[in-house]
Amino acid sequence: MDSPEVTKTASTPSAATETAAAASSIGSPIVQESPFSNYLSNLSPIKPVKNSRILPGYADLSSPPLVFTSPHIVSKCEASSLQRPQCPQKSGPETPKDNVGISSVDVPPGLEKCDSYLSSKFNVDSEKDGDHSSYTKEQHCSPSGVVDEYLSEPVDTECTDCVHSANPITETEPSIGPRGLANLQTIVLNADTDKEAPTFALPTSGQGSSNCVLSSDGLLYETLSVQNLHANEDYYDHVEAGLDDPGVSQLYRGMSRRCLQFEEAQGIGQGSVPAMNSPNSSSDPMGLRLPFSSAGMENSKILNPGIAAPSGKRTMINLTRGLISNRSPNHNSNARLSIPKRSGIGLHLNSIVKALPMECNVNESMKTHLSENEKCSTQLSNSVEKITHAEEKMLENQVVPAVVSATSDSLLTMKSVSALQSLEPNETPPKKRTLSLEQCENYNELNQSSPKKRRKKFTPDGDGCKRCNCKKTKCLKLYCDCFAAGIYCADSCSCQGCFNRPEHEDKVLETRQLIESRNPLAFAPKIVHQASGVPAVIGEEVNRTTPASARHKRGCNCKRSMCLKKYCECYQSNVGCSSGCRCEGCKNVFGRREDYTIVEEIMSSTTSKDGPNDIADEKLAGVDHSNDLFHADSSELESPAPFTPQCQFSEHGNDAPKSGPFSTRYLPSPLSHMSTIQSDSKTSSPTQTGDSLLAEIDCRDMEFTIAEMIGELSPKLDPISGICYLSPQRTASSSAVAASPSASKTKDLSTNVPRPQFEVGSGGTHMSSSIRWHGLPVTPMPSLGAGKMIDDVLMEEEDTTPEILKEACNPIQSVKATSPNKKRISPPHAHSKRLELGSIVSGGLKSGRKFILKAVPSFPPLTPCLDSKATKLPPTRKSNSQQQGK
DNA sequence: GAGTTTGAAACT
DNA sequence: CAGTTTCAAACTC
Repeated sequence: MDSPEVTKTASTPSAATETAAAASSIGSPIVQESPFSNYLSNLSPIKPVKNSRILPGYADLSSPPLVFTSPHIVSKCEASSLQRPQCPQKSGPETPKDNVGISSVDVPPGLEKCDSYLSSKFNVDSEKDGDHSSYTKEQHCSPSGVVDEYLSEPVDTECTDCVHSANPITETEPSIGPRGLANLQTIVLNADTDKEAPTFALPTSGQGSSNCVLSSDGLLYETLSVQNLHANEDYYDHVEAGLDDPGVSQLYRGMSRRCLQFEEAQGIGQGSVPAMNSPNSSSDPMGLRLPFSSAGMENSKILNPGIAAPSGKRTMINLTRGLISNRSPNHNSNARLSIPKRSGIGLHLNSIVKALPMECNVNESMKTHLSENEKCSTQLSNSVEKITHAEEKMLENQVVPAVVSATSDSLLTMKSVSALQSLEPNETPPKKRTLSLEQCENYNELNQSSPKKRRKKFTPDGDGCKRCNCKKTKCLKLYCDCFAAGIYCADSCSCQGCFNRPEHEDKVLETRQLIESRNPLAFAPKIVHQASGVPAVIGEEVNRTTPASARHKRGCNCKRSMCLKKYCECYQSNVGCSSGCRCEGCKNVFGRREDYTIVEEIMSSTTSKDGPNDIADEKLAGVDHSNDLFHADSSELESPAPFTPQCQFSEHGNDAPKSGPFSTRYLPSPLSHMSTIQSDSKTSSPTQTGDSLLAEIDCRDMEFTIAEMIGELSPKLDPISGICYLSPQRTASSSAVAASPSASKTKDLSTNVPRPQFEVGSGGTHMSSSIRWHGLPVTPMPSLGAGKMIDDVLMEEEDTTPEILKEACNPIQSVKATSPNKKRISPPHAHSKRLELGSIVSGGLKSGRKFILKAVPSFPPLTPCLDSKATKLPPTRKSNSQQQGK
């Protein structure tokens, strides 16, 4: 906890060792254990972990549903984010050599859910550049399946053992593609597999050791050996360089801020990191400002005692020091600083990126390696490039639905780097360490709050740095962007009576804990990256900047801004709205809610038999069919109704209330149905972010599933099949709606955006329509429909993403786990059970995925989902009523 | 720069 | 859990 001490540790080699020891506690095998070191480790905020294992804390963290419920798989997709021009990419100089091998890990289907699987290795030869960069992809499915866990899981860097071995780019699991699951990419830098060369393995995968741990916070903790540090440093350097580049978006800077205080360290930024930064920080390129670990201080403590500890400043400072120390010759080669990348809430994303660098193991080699760092950096960049290319291919070929949780973000950062390169090779081919757009975005958010150094929100301010202007909250509430971001307010802030300063660290921490106690996710990064190989949601086309994958965890609740103004958190973050949003009349340029998009389709296609609601109309109007999803399938879209049939079940009875309208096979206005669906999706999505994430992750899958479901199912309304199929959906939708406790859901339902429901009976659903759905990349829909579908019916891909998916998918669980958002986790992949529709599986599915509806006993008993639905139904009514009331 | 609007956060 | 209030940012003028 004691940050100051941490600094000590960092500074001294011994400290490094100590830190390593601490890390060992985490799970680093290598860590030296000496009482002293242990002591130090305890003191030092920074825990040296060679191999960060999943911290127990993590498990805990993960466990909490609210925390990252849905692990988003880090998707390469983010690579899509690459788009973000903003993110400065480091280019060239760094690119070069690739001693470091980066491996992208494919996330196994399960992983997708879990998402956090990133295994990456960083093996860098301090002495020599890692000549060998092995580039391997591993897919880990976190067996645990719980995304949260994944998230929470710290990454062990050391585990070279882990999957990645020398094999240069290898994908352990090609499977990703088929499922469309996002592949988690992990960059492995293997210069040479040093003994200590850390590797990231996702523990969750069950494969075993993972070096990287994802914290519930979504932070990726990595333990790096000194060598790694070098690599990281290089990485950061590159990043910084990128920042320096005019081209680099402020966002990027912002990211850097939080993650690293490059400015100070390198002076890239302004370097002034007022309160937060310790004097030392200036020198530290790595200096992080992590006043808080978002998710958990706890986690951080666990994972990174040092970081977590005390005050953000200290931690920041400590980290920086640690880095410095690393560089300093003094560092013991052995000693490692494992700086867990804390994902403080705000930091998450940043943390990822930073984490890598942060996690430097301080080795003497580090010293020597400092020079090497450059090499490493170049190597890394090279490796990254490689990776990115590979990933690009992967992505292109495969849709990676995986959603990246906040933690994933970190992972993403890793990936993103590669992805970015891969994705935007053209744009910034050289920059290897470029961050993905998503990352950037995330950073932005995070940065926004980041106080001094770079809060870089992308604000109109030239800097993009934002500063708070709190007057009454003393900057101790989430109203304060700085506080919310887990950073101290900067001098530049205009806040009054600010307590969010290092001097009030205690108070800040206390407050923070209180808030977290109420809402564990309060400080979690708001934006989750979904793996998006796929163009995410409808809006994505529009999304220029944001990777489709990125989504706001909680979603927005905009009523009047149409999600076209910064009032909208989604929009502000440059991310599209998702099923988790309860916005009305969403026109988010970065991606409208699935529901809306769906609605649009419906509207367009059907031309609204029933006059869509005004809102709906507006939405429709707003939505251009050209947009994304529909575009793709424009022809299909036109087709009358993409309606999915709803099954009318006994469950309906449950649903009935809601469904009242729903009950009708076709809702008078499809839109209304749609709305319901959306709501469902939203509602259904377990509030837990993780879940939601999962749901999102699977969006495509969902699409497919839905399409399949619809197409196949609808036609097959057979009592049996039909029931099964439908029941789940309907129930899901209806139930979901009803179930969705969140008022927001109700809002959604009631209102403005009516969403079409799928009714089986209506028969309206045409195979084609279903197909369309398939085609539709729309995340929302898929999520909705899919989510519902999934929930209700267990749809599994043939591939199986087993447990994780199941878990995630577990409708009940997901549903039960009510995350604040109540997002439903769509187990798109959930494979576990399929009711085979027999032929149902539509070969036509884009993905080629086959979902078998495992017996969804259509009825209540079946899947928890169904049950949940039934149970939930009542609520939906309420919600509806409420909405109506509104 | 002041005032209004907006939606999240906090409170009840 | 839902509704209301408070808050600060975003926006408008």
